[in-house]
Amino acid sequence: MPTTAAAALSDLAATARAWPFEEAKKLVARVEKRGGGTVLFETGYGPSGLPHIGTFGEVARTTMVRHAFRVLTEDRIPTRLLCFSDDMDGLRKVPDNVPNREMLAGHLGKPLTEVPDPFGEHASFGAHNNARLRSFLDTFGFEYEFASATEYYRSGRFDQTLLKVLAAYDEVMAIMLPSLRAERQASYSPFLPISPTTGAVLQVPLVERKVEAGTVVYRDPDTGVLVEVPVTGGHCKLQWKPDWAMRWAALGVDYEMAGKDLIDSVKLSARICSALGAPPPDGFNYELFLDENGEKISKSKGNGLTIDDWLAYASPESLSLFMFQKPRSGKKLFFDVIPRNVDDYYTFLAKYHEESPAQRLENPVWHIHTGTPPTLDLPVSFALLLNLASASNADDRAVLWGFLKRQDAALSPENHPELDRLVGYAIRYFHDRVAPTKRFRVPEETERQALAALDAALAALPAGADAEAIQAAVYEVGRAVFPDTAKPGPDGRPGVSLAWFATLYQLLLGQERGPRFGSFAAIYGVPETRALIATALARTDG
RNA sequence: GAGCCCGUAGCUCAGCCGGUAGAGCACGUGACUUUUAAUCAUGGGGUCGUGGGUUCGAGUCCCACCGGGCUCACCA
Repeated sequence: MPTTAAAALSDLAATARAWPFEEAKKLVARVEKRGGGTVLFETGYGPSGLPHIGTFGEVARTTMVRHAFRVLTEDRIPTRLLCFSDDMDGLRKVPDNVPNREMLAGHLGKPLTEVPDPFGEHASFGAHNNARLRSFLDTFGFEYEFASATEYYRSGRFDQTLLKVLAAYDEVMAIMLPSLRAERQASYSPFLPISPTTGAVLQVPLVERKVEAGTVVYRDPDTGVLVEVPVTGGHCKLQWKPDWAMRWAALGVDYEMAGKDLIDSVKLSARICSALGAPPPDGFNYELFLDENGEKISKSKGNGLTIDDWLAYASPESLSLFMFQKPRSGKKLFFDVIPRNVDDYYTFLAKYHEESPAQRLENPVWHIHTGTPPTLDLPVSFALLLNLASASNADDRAVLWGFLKRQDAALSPENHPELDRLVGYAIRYFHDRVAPTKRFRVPEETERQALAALDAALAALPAGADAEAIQAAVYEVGRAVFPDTAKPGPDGRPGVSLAWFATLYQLLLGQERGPRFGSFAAIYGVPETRALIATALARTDG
């Protein structure tokens, strides 16, 4: 029998089926086989771009595996998560979204850490992007260690393994060449010398390799002279796939995941890693994030949803849920999936606290909150808030809160900050996504008269008129313009046709349906409602 | 050419270690509100892509096939 809470949890984790546990179990077997030591998780970045939704996904998922591993092993085996920035990569092209582009154009080909920061804030463009990456990760509270390729190369930390690559050159080439086209095969070299004269990362064929001296010789593309540089100390960088393999071998990386588009690359790098005498890391290939049409989301295409989009309309936790769910299946990432993930998150959260310990380990919120999900109950769903925001034309929190308080007077932003947070998201969602799609009809002549009459009736109401009084005024006007004799009112006078209310919502809110009008006007404000009427009256054809 | 994912209600999807099919939305009906949103209750609707196999029993495991789609094969 387990004697501690940690031991009990570990026992449960041993049979847990959630995917982070499956991954963690692979790692336990790996560590047992090699007899202990720290387990190193890695995620890597090409720092020429800014952090994006895939960056978040990779760190979030890796963190889930790491946490599962720690629980499984009762934290007896140290773990680290290294976020490795390939900032020594050469600047290939000038990004569109930065200032000082002509200045950058003069530094093409140089390592990013040698390119001046176009924003003028950091020591280099690479440093700038690294800072962006770190503050991005810090926003979410990830626990990680940052690593800079430039620093690692220059410090000599990679030297020993770089020399191994030089020694195993033929083997590395034998692995790489079959994967390349004929014309690329002719020029390919795993080593990319950094030009001592221009500072550029050179993609040149090697003329000679001197394993004993630890150097390579190439012909300078500008001058044609032979140049000899050490492969160590940051004088050479490696091509991507050998670089990945060298890093795994040098640092002893145990786990790294990658997208499905990198399957072949991972295989090649793993073979190179083995050739360097180190076991390649475990990990798995997650499915790509797809747009609405099922195509890969790419920054250059600009399709799909960005992380800023998501975080503008929903919480990081809901995004974590998205990342947790079925990482091996294709996932469409577009606007419509946001509300569902928000509501699913709260549903899982509510369920969590009623579940058995074993069930909890299968619950996404356990993984999202590294074992300690908060206790929260949400009186209404996010979907409802979105409906309400749309129906009530909510452009500030007070309007939405007005409707919420009608439902439950005890609710307030003060005693339910989480709900208030969602209210904010709902309003933004409405404002950005729903409001622009609204189609306001131009009023016809009789409708103009009715609106004018309604405006006058509202103006005549005493200040602070309640919902019932406003509703009565609406009826009075409607009775004159849109009578419905077949449907008498409670006092026997003619009723009011549905058309009147439909007209109001079409003209004032740009939609077919809406909330009870008196209640709406009372909460929305009589002057504000009159402003809506004025706007509607101002619309004309053409 | 290689690899991967998917095929379950009208739509989007969930179905955990195999045990008589579920949710949301949509739709129907009803309650409440003198109309409308919301809310609540309730109902209909599926030969689980096809064909085999394992099994007392298969949406679930195995094999084959069909269909839809993506990714890689220049660079990262």
